[in-house]
Amino acid sequence: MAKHNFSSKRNAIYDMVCSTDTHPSARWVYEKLKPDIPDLSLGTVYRNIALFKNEGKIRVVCNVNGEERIDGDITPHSHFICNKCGNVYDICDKQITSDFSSELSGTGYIVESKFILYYGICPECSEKKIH
Amino acid sequence: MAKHNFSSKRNAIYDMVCSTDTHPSARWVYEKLKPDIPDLSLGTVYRNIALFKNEGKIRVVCNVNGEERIDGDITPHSHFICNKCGNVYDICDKQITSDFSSELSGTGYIVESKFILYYGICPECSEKKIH
DNA sequence: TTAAAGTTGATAATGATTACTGTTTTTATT
DNA sequence: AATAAAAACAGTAATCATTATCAACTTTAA
Repeated sequence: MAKHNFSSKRNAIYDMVCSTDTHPSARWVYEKLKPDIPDLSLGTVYRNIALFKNEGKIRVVCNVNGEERIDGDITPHSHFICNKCGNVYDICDKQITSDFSSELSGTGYIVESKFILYYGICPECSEKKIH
Repeated sequence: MAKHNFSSKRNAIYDMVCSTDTHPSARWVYEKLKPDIPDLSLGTVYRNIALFKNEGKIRVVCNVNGEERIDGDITPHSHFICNKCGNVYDICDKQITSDFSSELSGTGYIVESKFILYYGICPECSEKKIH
């Protein structure tokens, strides 16, 4: 892996990803940072997110309406995606442990990561009862 | 839901999706059918796949290299996605049952579907040992 | 300080998916 | 069968997320 220089924008992008529980898209991160960093470019956000992925510092959760959603929390946990509003929520799920590698042992598949996704209607949307 | 007329192309698309275990992309289905149906258009494949999704006749499995992969088998089962070749495999997994609705009961989340995805290296790719 | 290496903004390019439009096919009704 | 309304289609253009390019700017190590 290549060596990286210090970059204040890279730090700001990583901090933004880690300090939210919205499981943001690249564009969301860009729009949140833009007011404070007016010369930030969307390409820089994409470039650095790709970097974090390669380094294993963040993970991809899912794709909602064509947008990739990421998570700065790489500890084992599941996610709930609302079919109405598209919000992504953390689910503390005992089914996921770091020891998933044994689950497919003997099958020839080498498991590197495991994801559990629930899809449905989130509490907010079911209260609204918009049909 | 709107009423649909008979369409031989729609039938061919659905049959192709159901008769393969490759978890195909829209383009894959198009390229498989094109030799036999020379006047088939890619837009028609996308349009009908969207229809099948709305009807619940197929499901979306994941997104590999920017391409959505679908499955004509909607019975509960998990999937393994190879990080090298991008192939998607069926996993018969006892963790998934049709009764996942109770798992998040009392949390306010209404679960409509549940997916387990394993990512790693498939048997073929680990044999090849290409670095 | 300086030069090599890394980073960036702006912009163009790519590629999957969707929208549009005039034509063709299907269906329901004579 | 003839026909008119509805649905489906091919072909193409448009959209939109993401990636690539490149000249200018920063960081680093000496």
